[in-house]
Amino acid sequence: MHALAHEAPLTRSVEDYLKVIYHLSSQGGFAATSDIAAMLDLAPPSVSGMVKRLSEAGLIEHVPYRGVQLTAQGRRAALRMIRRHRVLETYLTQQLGYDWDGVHAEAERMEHAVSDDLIERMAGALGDPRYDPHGEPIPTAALEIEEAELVRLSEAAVGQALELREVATQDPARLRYLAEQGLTPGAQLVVTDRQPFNGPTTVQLRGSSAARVVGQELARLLLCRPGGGDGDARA
Amino acid sequence: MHALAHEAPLTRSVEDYLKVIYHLSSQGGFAATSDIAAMLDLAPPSVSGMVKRLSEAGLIEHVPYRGVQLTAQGRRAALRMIRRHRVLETYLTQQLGYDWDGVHAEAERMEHAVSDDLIERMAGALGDPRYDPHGEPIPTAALEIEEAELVRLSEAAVGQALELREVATQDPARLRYLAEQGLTPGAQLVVTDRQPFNGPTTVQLRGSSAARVVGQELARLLLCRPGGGDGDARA
DNA sequence: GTCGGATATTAGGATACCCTAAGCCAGCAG
DNA sequence: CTGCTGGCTTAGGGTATCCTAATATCCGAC
Ligand SMILES: [Mn+2]
Ligand SMILES: [Mn+2]
Ligand SMILES: [Mn+2]
Ligand SMILES: [Mn+2]
Repeated sequence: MHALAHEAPLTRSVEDYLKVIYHLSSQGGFAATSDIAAMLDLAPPSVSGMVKRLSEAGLIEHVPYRGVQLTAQGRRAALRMIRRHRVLETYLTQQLGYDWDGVHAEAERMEHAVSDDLIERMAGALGDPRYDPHGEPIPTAALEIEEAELVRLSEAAVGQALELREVATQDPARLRYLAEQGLTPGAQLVVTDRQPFNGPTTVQLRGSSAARVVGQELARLLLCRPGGGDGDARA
Repeated sequence: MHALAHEAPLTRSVEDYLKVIYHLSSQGGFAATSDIAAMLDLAPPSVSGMVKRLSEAGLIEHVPYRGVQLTAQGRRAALRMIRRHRVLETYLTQQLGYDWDGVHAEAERMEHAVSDDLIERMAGALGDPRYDPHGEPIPTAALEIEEAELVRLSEAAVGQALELREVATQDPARLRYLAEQGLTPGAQLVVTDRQPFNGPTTVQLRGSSAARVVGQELARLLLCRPGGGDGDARA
């Protein structure tokens, strides 16, 4: 396969860039310089500079003034980091009592410092979990990742029954609020109302008598699987 | 106490320098540039440069051409890193099945990437251990460290009964060999012979009929407490 | 089809580390 | 008390990453 192998290990910066590019280009398109910069909280010229290094390293493909995409090699590196991040989040939550709103920051640093061996030991101790605490799928050790067809709660039809699968934010304040509302992965919902002009969505939560009114900003973060009739337990 | 506080977080390099300086100057003296360089596998001029930065940051005191010592602030930072390192080694060994010969490298990287919160959670999960897998004392959360009076096996008198307390190396090959020989912290020994001219020390291990012949290089690494009559279990 | 603004890149500079080569100094040998 | 020499520091560079300011490009509005 690989000819000379033994590329230098990636730096922390590079690893974070690759993860961000993965997320920004996962819908098939290009990741724009300014979007990468915003996600990493950097100035756009810093990104231009790194883009040059990453494409020289064969990790991304750069189309000037359009954006970047991962090469196969870059995608592998990104998925490896995503596995690390999500295994760490799951381990810290299940074994060390972290809350789902505080675990991201810890994993964001640790993901660059641990060995593959440690990640596999953690995954093993957890029984090879398939989802992290936010419901995001954990790539396998072979770097395959589940691609689920999920709908945003903000776009689900009124009357629709749903199972909440993923909460797509890492902001601690939002996560804390959602947990208080019982809106965590696995929750069974029925959409009972939606107000116009980007208004709130109202849902009925199974196992709770009270309704929940969710503004569009949060409803966009709640990724659901249609037809959540019976609670199927997720790993 | 501190006036403006909020010093920038220390870098990984700085943290490793401080740990090394702590170890080199723990016997009260100065840590020499060339010794620091050797421990960190760096060229001496690199150390001179870092020494300048560290003393400007108030972490060390530098006497040109003599060496450096930690300030109170530097000592605190060093002990914090040592606590992190040793808690991590203990956690990885006890909770994730690491061997005592492989755990050092993992902890050496992780110690810079985890939060104080995580360290305290790990320590709590272990019941606040006092010693790491090599028998080294773990500083408390308040950064107090036990100073034990230990003798090297290479210097113990023939006939002396000893308890092995610390194995002062992190070399995996030496650690593996010593473990095979049953020479791990807690072992009860009696010195039965020493050959002259830096020759080997022979010990009888309680609970084992065979004697162990230990060359000086290894015997110097085995730090013992005299009078190991009854096995007192260490945390 | 041209213009202007948004977006991207290039230019130029800073910081943190590391290196090799060259120069300096303290203390011991005599 | 004088030099030698090993250890230390300074000089001069290199890489990686970030920044701000200036410039270039693209594209939709007109
Ligand atoms: Mn996360
Ligand atoms: Mn990260
Ligand atoms: Mn260690
Ligand atoms: Mn370290």
